[in-house]
Amino acid sequence: MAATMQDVADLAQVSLSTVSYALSGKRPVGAETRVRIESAMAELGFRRHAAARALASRRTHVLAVAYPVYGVALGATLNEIVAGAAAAARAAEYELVLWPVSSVEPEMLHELAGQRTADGVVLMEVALDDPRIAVVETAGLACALIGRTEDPGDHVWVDIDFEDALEQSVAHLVELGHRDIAFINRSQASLDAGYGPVVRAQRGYERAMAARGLRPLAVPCDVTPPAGRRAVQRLLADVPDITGVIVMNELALFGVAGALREAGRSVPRDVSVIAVAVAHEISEMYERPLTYLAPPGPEQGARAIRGLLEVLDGHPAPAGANLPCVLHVRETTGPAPRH
Amino acid sequence: MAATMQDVADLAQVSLSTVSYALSGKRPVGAETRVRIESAMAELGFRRHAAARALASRRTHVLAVAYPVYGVALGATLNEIVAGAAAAARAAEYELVLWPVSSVEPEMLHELAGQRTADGVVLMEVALDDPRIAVVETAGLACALIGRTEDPGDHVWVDIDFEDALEQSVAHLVELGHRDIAFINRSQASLDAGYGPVVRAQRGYERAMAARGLRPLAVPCDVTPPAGRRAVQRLLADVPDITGVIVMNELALFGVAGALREAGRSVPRDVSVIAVAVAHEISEMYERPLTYLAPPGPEQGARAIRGLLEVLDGHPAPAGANLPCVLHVRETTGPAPRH
DNA sequence: GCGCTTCGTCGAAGCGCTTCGATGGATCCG
DNA sequence: CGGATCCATCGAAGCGCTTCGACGAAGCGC
Repeated sequence: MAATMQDVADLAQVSLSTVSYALSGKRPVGAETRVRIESAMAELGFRRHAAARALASRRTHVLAVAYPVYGVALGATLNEIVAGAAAAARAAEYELVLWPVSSVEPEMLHELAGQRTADGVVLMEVALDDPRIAVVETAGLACALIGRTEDPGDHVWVDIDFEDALEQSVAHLVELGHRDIAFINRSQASLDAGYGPVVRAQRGYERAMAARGLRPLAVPCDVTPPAGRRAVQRLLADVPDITGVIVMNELALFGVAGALREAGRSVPRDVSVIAVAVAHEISEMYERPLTYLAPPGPEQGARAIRGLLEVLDGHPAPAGANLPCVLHVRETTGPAPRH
Repeated sequence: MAATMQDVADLAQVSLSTVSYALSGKRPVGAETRVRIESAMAELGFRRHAAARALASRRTHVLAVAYPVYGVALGATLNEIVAGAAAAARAAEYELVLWPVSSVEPEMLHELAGQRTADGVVLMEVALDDPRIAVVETAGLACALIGRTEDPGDHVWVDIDFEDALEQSVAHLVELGHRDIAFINRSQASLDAGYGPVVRAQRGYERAMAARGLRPLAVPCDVTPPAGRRAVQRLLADVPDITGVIVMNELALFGVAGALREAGRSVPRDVSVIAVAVAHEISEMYERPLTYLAPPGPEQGARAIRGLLEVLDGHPAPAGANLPCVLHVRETTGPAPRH
């Protein structure tokens, strides 16, 4: 079977503990000895047995991401975060695993966390009052939030600055001369529930418009292409002179294009479209190069992991981070049409 | 800190090993003793320490799914498989974790598998000649494939019967009177690479058409909405009397709708559209109730896990399974128009 | 050149669990 | 009613690693 540390020690003619120190660097090891150990490890194809290490060191060297697998249509945005987290974990010599959990029922999390198979957990899509946090902390694991609760306290959290994102969107369109700018947000239900991103985006939009003396026109919209299509149809019926549309709704986006085309509005000649918090990969699915605000996906993941590591090292949790989206101007926004 | 088995034993006034047997059921335990142990566990909130258990039993009781997080736009189809796998694992008292890996570079897998943090691995989106299999098996882990290699040998594999799916699609349209039926497949590149699903679907389509004396018209198409749009435009330009379109391309699907509408073809009055191997959740994003062949997602995941468990229990690997898609007739297919 | 620290190494004690062999009492059968 | 059998339980030996204390050999200052 697989080689153990004792096998390596025997082959290198040193004691077991010396091999351990060579690996961890917690005590100095002679240069020549180190070489012998390293070649012995290479020869035997040695890899530390994770369970044994975890048991002895009281550290699993594993971080988990609670990954919502139920009811997620688009994976790209989530996956950017995971990719960033995986890279950060690897850099710190931790493994990253994903725990497939339902975001609503925390039992599975309890199961996984209780067994202490990870040192810390990153919670994605955190709700205002998220029961998962208590589950993770009761199990004695560190916890980091992507998004944040009503009062994140001294938890590690990383969020997107949605207010700023809407400010950027409105500013971009206003610079181009637009004044009748609508905002297609996510669903009314999430707005009613007070879900952070949706509420803060709404507020950001309203402030940005008010600051410029413009009339806000926000419409909620379910997260599906047909809903996006209907939202635009309604919008054009109510306020025909709309020239700018801001969409923060990945799936509705795909309905928006069709509805505008059908209505005979050319993009960006008649109407400019800008997408908010849409992953680059999703933006590429649009029918033409889309002007969009890219979320800081990988950075979110990386920060969450680094925060977790800080806490695990006994340092105080770093302050929560509200990261900005980055505007990419492509071809769906242009000068406002003249009347 | 967290309670250990010794704490439970002390509280229940039995020996440590008796607690272990009560938990595992590997030896009988007196009814009364069992009650004492169980209430002690409840009182202390005891949960087995996974690492200790893994070390002692040489079994981690964890199964992993190699989860492609890079370059996946739509998560729903993958997630159905994961959800099925998670349920099957839980039923067998195994935990399921996802290993976020790139499907092209197997180094991460090597890292994860080498540490023996799982007993078996499910590989998703298996290529014809997949280097990951060797990585997993060299590490001494069991391995199950979703999809299959050129010659799956006696590996555990679970695949979708794409030939049957195309036969079903053609049959459905022909029953409705269609004769000019096009097939929008996935990319030319994957066809050239001989990627199983794409090749078998192509073959299935050609056979189904040939068997009915119909002229096949298959077009490759990149996996993006705009590509789907262009594919339909080209199709209509080349063969204007097309009345049926079969699409096995989740993202292109969204371009298809727009292109047909633009071309003034009404669905299903002028053209019927049927989607192949599209998850229910994705089908719901279509602008109207879509006729589609649902892939056996959860069943695939569950079979892969059960196969893995068989192998781990020392049984021979069950025969590979080629699972059928299930036709759901909704509103995008209808009788062929009369000339 | 004497005590000091520092370096490089070793041995041994666990980490929390599973599992094997042993033990002692109850049950069974001829 | 004595030996065989079964049931319920215990103690102890690890699983493969980390880490602590110990120890000889250098290297240091004065």
